[in-house]
Amino acid sequence: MTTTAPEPATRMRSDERRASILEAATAVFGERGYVGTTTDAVAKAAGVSQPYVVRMFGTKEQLFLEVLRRALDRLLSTFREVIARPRREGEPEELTGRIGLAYADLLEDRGLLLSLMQGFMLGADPVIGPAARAGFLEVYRLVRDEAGFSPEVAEEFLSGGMMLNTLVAIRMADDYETDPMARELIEQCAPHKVGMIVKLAKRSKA
Amino acid sequence: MTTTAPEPATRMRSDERRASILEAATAVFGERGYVGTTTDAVAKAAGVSQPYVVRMFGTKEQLFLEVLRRALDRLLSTFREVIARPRREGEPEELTGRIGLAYADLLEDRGLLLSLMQGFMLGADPVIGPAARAGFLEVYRLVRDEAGFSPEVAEEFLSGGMMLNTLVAIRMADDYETDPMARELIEQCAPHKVGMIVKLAKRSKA
DNA sequence: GTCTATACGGCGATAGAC
DNA sequence: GTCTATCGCCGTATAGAC
Repeated sequence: MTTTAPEPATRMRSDERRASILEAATAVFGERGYVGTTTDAVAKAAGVSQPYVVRMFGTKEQLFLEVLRRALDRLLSTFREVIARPRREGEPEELTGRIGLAYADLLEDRGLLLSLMQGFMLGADPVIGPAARAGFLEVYRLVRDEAGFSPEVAEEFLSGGMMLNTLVAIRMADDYETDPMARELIEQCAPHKVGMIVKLAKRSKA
Repeated sequence: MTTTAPEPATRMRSDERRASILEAATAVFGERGYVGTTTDAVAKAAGVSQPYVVRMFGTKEQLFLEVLRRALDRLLSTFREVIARPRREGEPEELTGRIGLAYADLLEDRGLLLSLMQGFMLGADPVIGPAARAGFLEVYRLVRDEAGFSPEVAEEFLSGGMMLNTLVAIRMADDYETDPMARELIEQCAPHKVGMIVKLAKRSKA
């Protein structure tokens, strides 16, 4: 995680700054979870001061809610794009496969899927819990109604997604080279994305 | 969550006290996550003083590691028991189905599956991360070698488990009566366990 | 738009009595 | 075996200058 020191940040338009803080926050929340993330760590990652982060978003809770909203919006629009466009060369026949690939591609967006997953773990929180449930149901509704998946297919699809999230969160790729079981598991869960997952693991070790 | 006041706890043998604190800790960690849990909340749930919890387990981190170990041991022994014994009346034909049911039954053990899941989310933690990965791989190894599942079946099985964990963590059952989508999703993911999941949700609302 | 300084509360851990 | 008291750190949030 980038933890560069906050040298007097060059002036930026408020909305640009907002966007860059949100991006940094997504990475940090994804890695450390909601409670484990300090507003100071977000600030450092974004290259601004801690009070400025709070000033801009009100509270840490509000910041996390915005991170969730942004992550969800990107997920939903990515899915919709795949549904709308014709199948490309080399892509799987089935829509499940194509959306599945698009989902895994979202891993490249630092902390995006992990932040969502961290949100899912906060069901007991009186504020974040309801937002997380609503978000999850937005995704379910999309794959049911817009992608046209049956309940069975939708369940299978989402299960695979939760599995992928879990493997990334637990950093299973750290054991990819040393443990054959870890390797088999990763290759089974994300056959087309092994290279990327292992690369991401190495990136975050540094 | 039980948050009874710590009236001068009646004297207990050290190992009994240990067990009851571990049980309480499992419930609290499962609900609030590792970072979100205070040793004081665990102490209150167990009916002892906060320093006593720390005294007995050394650090909060050690306590969580013991919670994980205990949860994992119960999970593994439950699976082994199902594998060893003959199929009972009314159970599914397939071993996947029987182990799946046993897995869902573990939900009754307060916070057990959730604590594991909370551990899985801590892959970036230098101490808990490795323990969580090793634990996950113990489960994978069991379903592969002892249950005899193929990589494909094992992956499917574990994916279903991660999905169930996620639905419980996010408290999807809170929306069971009010949102038809939530209802459909829960019924699809845990067809035999809907009653239990909804009951657990009501229990934790109180 | 962005920072420095700081108040304030909470939490993990230690000391030590009973 | 268990408690009370308490220390010291850290993290969020506020005040206010530039």
